[in-house]
Amino acid sequence: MAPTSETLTAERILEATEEVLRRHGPAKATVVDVARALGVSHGSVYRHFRTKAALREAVTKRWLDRTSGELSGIAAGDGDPATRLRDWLAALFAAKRRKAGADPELFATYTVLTGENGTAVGEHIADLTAQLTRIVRDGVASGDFASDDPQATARAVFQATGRFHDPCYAREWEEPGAEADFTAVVDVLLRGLRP
Amino acid sequence: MAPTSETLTAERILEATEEVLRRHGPAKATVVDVARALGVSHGSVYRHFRTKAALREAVTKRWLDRTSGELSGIAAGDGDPATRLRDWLAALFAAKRRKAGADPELFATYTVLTGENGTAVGEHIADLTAQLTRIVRDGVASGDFASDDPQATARAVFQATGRFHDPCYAREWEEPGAEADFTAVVDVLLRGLRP
DNA sequence: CAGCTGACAGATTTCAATATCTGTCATTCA
DNA sequence: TGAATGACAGATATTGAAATCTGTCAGCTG
Repeated sequence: MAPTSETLTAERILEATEEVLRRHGPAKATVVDVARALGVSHGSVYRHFRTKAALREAVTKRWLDRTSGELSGIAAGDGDPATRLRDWLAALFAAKRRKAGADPELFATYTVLTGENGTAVGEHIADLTAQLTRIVRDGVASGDFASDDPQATARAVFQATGRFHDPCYAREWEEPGAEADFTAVVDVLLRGLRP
Repeated sequence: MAPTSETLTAERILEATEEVLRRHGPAKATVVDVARALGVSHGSVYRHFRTKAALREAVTKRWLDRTSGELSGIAAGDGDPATRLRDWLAALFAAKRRKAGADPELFATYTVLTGENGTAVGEHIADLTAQLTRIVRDGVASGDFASDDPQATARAVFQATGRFHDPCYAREWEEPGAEADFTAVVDVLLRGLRP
């Protein structure tokens, strides 16, 4: 790639890294590749990220944060909590399924990255669970839900729907019954939240 | 191994294969190893199993059937359906966690084998879901549960508890909060089954 | 002087030659 | 005669030498 004259920022390195990961996949994407794509020496990349692992973690975090952002709007809404919970879970499922279906290789790449970075994933899950907790709390306040520990309940809802957002089930998201399975699980969960 | 004088049966081959898998792991266990362990030529093994894949599938099926058997007693019981459902799920979780904790390498071996054999796993899941369906049906009959499609409900319960029996979550079964997480999910599900 | 370079040591990956394995089958053995 | 053998072809796995990569740092450059 032609050396760009703009100053080298962490942001530009992250963008180039995403591109390299998209092109070469997680196994063959090297720091040297990233530097080459930016037209700089690989030593310069190490000025912004202490290690290759740190660089990959930063890319992972960016990607996960984008997903969280897509959902936060629904969680912060002010409609009927039951509908909001259902919409939120459906949006999470739809987003994951769309990404996995649209570009399976890229999705596989990010699945590898998330596997490497327990910490970033843990924070992402904490973030999503916090969004769910907000919905559950609103529901308890309005009398739509019963729960003596909204945080634990939110966690349970998140874990119970794992099959519809955890990458390890990605293969099954395109199968015929997936939508019906999702509805069946969410129906039982919503009934279980009634006072 | 010393050549045993007994006649060579599929059963003896399966036992030897399990032993070889236990010793060498899934990647390095070969048909030649199995034949050596039995003191026969590898051609003899091919008289009983058409391919290496068929042999591994038979071993997988045996292992999965053993797990199903452990649970069928609970499903066939005649106590309170809600308790039975809780006990059945707890027994499944306990069995999986015990196997994964007692011999992680062997568990990893069988995780690889199940990954290879979608068919055997599918049948195993169908078997477990049938056991669950029986409990749900009993509950509907006795008025303890509400469901207009016990089979779909059983499937939903099985999928919602995936985190506590699916091998891809094995790492997390030993973490401190696992038991509490399990209880929280099962509580919501059982509440969701009430009429 | 702040930011970048490129040479370097040790770790990791690639690649091609070599060895082993899978699955078949004509032959042997009891 | 029916079960077992072992040699064989093609596929797969192992190995070790060569190439590449990671992470550091002394020195260059604008």
